[in-house]
This record gives sequence, C-alpha cells and structure tokens, in this order.
Amino acid sequence: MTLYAEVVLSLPVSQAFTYSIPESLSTKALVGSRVLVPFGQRIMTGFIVRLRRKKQSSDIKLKDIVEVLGEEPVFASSFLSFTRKLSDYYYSSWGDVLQASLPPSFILKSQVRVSLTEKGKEAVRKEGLPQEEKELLSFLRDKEYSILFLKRKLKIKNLSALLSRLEKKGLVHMLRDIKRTGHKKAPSVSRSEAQLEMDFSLDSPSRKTADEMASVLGKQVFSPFLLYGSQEKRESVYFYLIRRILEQGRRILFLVPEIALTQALREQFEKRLGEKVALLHSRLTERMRELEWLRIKKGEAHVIVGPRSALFAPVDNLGLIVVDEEQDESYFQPENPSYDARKGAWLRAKQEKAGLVYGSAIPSVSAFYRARRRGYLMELRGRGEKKRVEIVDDRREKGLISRRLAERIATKLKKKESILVFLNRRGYASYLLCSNCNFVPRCVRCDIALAYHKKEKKLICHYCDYQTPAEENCPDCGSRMIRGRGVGIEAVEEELKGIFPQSRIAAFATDLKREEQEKILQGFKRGEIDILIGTQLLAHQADLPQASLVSILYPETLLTLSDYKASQKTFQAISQMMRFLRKKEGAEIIIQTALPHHFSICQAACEDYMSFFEQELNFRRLMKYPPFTHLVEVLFQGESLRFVARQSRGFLSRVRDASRDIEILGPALAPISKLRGKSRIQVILKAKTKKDLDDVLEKLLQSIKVRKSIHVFDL
DNA sequence: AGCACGCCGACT
DNA sequence: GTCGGCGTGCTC
Repeated sequence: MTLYAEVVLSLPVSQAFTYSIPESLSTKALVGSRVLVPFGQRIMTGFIVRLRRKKQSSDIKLKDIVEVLGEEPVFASSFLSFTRKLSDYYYSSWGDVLQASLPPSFILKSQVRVSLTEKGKEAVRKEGLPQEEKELLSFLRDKEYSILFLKRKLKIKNLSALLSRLEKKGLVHMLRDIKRTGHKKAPSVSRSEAQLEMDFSLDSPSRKTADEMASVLGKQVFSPFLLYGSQEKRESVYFYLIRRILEQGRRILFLVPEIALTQALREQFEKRLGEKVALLHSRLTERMRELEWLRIKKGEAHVIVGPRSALFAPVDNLGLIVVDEEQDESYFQPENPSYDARKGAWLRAKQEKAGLVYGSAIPSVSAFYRARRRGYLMELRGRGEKKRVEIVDDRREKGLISRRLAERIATKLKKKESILVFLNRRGYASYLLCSNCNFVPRCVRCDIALAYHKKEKKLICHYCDYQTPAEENCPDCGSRMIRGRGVGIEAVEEELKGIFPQSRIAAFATDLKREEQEKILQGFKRGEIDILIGTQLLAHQADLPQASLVSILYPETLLTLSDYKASQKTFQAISQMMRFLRKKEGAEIIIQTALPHHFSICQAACEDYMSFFEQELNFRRLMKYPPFTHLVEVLFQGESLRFVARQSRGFLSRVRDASRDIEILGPALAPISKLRGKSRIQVILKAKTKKDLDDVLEKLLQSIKVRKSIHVFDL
C-alpha cells in the first residue's frame, strides 16, 4: 500500500511537503527519518515528521522520496514535538531547528557538476562566441567543476542564467548528484585518566535543599527549579542531583554559557562521577561532532555538556537539564534559527517529563520573579565575605586612569601582586575626527563610525570588520586627525605604560590570534605579567586567574544602549568581573565610572542582588517590559531604505488591524541602522501574553517580502 | 533559501 | 529586434 510522508525541509517556510514513499523504502521511512527528496531542481535533506495513508488533496502530483538515510530515524517523536514547539515559539523554521540539531555532515545536498559536451568542445575551438561564454567554456576545457567553484573562480555576474543558456544550446552538461562526505579515520578520543574522587562537600542547609529537589526529581515529572546561590554551593548541589539521576538510570544535559567552560567541566564530571561524558559544540571538528553525536544517540554517554546548541543533543531517557549561569545572554541565539536555550530547556524538560534546574548567583530578573511567584526558587544561603569595593567618580579626572586607581595599582605593584583591568571596548578609540572640520571616518557599508586601532594603524568597523589604513591627516581638509571620545583598551594600555614604565603590561582582545591570547593568559598565570587589560572576552575565559586588584573602567557604556535590559547587563557584567578578585587579605576592587550613583553599578558593587532585583523589577513593571509582557522584535533588512520602510509600515498597519492587544513601538531605524550595506528598520511589538502575539503573527509574518529576522524576548 | 518565469532598457 | 537585468512567486 502506498504511504505518504510529510517532510520538513530547512527552508524559511513553515509548511511541510508531502512525498510518496516508494514500496522499496516503506520499511525504512519512519517518523523522524532523515530523507533525500527532490525539491524543485534540487535534491535536499529533509525529515519525516508524519506518515499518512491518504493524500491531503488530490490535485497535486507528489514526488517520491529518493532515499532514506541511515538505518534508524535520527529524531525521536518526543524530540520532534519539542523542536516543533520551540520553532513555533520563536517564529523560526522547524526545518532549520531540526537541521541545526544534527552534525553538519548529516546534511546532504545535490551538487551540480558542470562539464563540456562534445558540441561544447568544438565550440571552444571556433571563434565568435560572446566573451563570457568563451571564458566559461575554455575554463571547463578539461575538467568538470561545481557551480560554487566556478562562481568563486570566474567573476561572472549571472552564472546560473549563463549556464542554463549553454545547457539549452547543448554546449555544457549539468550533472546533478549528491555530495557525500568521505569518512576519514576517526581520531582517537582523549579521555582523562583521573582518579575517581568522591568528594561531596554539601553543608547541611545545602544538603536539605538538594534533598528536597531530589525527591521531586525522583517522581519523574516536569519539575523546574531556580537554584540561587554562589557558584561553589551550586556546584555541590548539581553533583548531588546528578548522582541521584544517574542512579535512576536517566541522563543529564548540562548547559553552560561558553564553549570554553565545557572541557574543564567534562574533566570534573569524569573525575568526580566516573561517568561517561560527551561534549557537543560547534568548535569540534566535523568528524568529532559526528562521533560525539553518535555516542550520545547510542546511549553511551550519560552526561552531556555543552553550550546552547547542546540543547538539541539526541539524548533519550532524559532525567535532568541544568542551565548554569542562567543570567548569561549567550543562551540567546539571534539567528538561523533564533531561539533562547533557557526557554528551550523548559520546553524540552516539559516534553520529556524531566527535571530542570536553572542556576545562578545573579539570576535574570525575569527568571527570579517567575521562580519566586510560582514557588520553585531554591536559595542556597550563606554568602562569602563581602569584597572590598570602591567606586571612583571619574568626572573630575583628567586621565583615563584616575589618581586613586593609579595609587592603588602602584601599591599592588610594589607588593608584586597581580592586577586586572576590565574595559569593554576594543581598539584605541571608538572613532577618529578631524581637528579642523570635524570629519569622522565612517564605514562604507554600515552606518557607524570606524574604530581606531592604533597598534595596527587601522580603522576598523566593529560590526562588519571592514578595515582601512588610518591616515594621520583629514582626507577633506588635510588637518590632523585626533582621537574622539570613547576610549578602548589600547589607550588604557598606553596610559598605564606611561605611568608605570617599569611594569609588565599586556592587553587581551578578540583581535589577537588564539596563540597570542593563550600566551598572554599563560604569562599572567605564571606572574610574568603584572597588569592585564581586557574586554568582556577576558572575563569569559574559564581559566583566568584571580588578581588582588580588579579594576573595572566605565561599566556605564552598556547603559547608553537603547535596550530594556541595559541595567541588568551592566549589573551582570560588573558582578562577573568582580569574581576575579582573589580571596585574600587586602584584595580590592575599584570601579571607575562617570555614573557613580546608578543603581546597577552601586548594587553590583555592594553585591546586593536583592536590591537590584527589586529596583529593576519595578522599572520593568512601570515600563511594561518582560517579565510583565512579551516582546517581539521584527528587523527588516534590505537594499533600499525606502522599500524596507514601506514594508515595515505595511506590516504594522496589518498588525494594527488584526489586534488591539498589541502595542507597537516603531517603526524606527534599528540601533545599527545600516549593516553590510543593508538598511535596517526595527519594529517592536509588545503584548501582555505570548498568545496575543501568536494569534496575529503566525499569519502575518509570512507576508513580509523582504529579509527579516524575528526575535522573541521574555526574559 | 534557490531557482525559474516574466516583463522592461541597451546592444549586435 | 535580442540579451539580460532583477522583481515575483513556487517548491510536494
């Protein structure tokens, strides 16, 4: 009997496509199978999400599935439901989500190989062909090439049109086949041979909390928790819970914000639990990723550690998902597909009837608010000693380094103690300007001033990475260029070197190569560097050693952004940097700022999360921001501002017609109003519930004809 | 997302 | 008059 399969493809359309299953594939084609299907002129990898007996409507002729890839379905049906809900929630494509869940090598596509026909070979020898045709044909003289290669090699504008013309004339032959990745030998997987350590130092209040959680988790129902407490205390609770889940024979998904944190965690798990751990992240080689994915799929790994993308690990029998450092914004993925792994973890845990533990010492206000309201907040009491923190008002200072900070640095240098300086801006200055005519060099493709990188003598666009040599004189009037406001770490480095010429100073930034970064970190670790200056990236290094003076410069830069989370981000950034203070007599933190009284800075400085929370929550309530509302940001992008503007206005009027429950902000130029030559217009929709938005957007979003990205915010 | 189809300006 | 640009719309 003929069966039909609904197949989802990685396309920006929400619908599934129906294919008929040929008799020969009927036993292999199952729900969750990875299949090859003909789609237009191409062959694509898709996923069967449903089988049916009958066609839906009789008027379309259906194509056959070409092939079922792999022996077993790649997705369990509960995984399909989970990803479906996730993509609905974020208005992103289900197919994109499914594709992102697999190692890249699992996705096969047809590749067109172009070669000359006999007639074509003759034609090359003859004269009288148009320039472009001649160029292409002689290039193909003795070998076949892929279209992609030809595109890169020859600079022909409309290659595909040219090719189809030549194919019609019978001069070239286009062979469509499936690109298969050759399997190289598996690299040996290094495993730590560390001795098992059975050290679980749970103090008695933490033990009580952990027991309470464990007894709920034992029931194998969806049970969320927000574990609020210091890193150290959280960790012991995690280990305790993980052991209990392992005893039940269930598996654990452990999410962390940064790939950099995964390796250390894996070693810890292997050491302390003796368990089979798998790592899953995008920086693994393609082959490694495939191997780890297969190990997880086969059930050989019991604990899976990774960043946000590990949310899609093929674990079955899931007992617990941990989302550590819940406040970290890197759980949000803006594009392709757009989702937030924190909400994703909720959806998956719910689907799998598993436990869910968010952990943080400084939770996002929305998470804290919800946890407290719905009664799943678990507090681990007993904070460490308060740190010594001083806020220095920068407004009366002449230099970049205040006199007070310089004095404290001098003291530490004398004692041969290490110093960290954080400043969240790369380069030397955020722009250059002409001392005479005020000309500011801007990026040609983005509507933004170019940052000045003095060491490399370059002007760099921090958004699209466009680079150009920095000229000393104004191209317009020839006067000297001077640095604008907004200093970066290079300027701080220069000034510190001027004040402390004897000391060893280094700057750590994204612009450096990986080996250089590693060298600096190692140098600082060994005490060969006295003062280390760095951006947020430095604060994200897992193995950055602590220092006895942590200086935080101008944390208020984040506050100038038009972002409802600006205060929270500032509070979190300062708190995170403060963690690098050595626990030692005389260790101190100096925050140098022009906004010494802003609550996010003061309360971070006095480590008063609760006060920050209350104040920020109040702001969110007054302004009707999450957690009291849901926001959807729709970003329209296109070549012409006119067209993009018209699209956005049209979209908004349709939203207005469709609902009175949606508040509209904009349309307005996006914060980065032009990126890589594309104009950007932003619209923000605000509603009391997500459903208010869904009711309207599910239909309307498909009618947008320009490139768009949609971001959902509820944290 | 690709890719084909279809309608208007600059060339043999 | 054709070529070839890219706007519009479909892909089971």
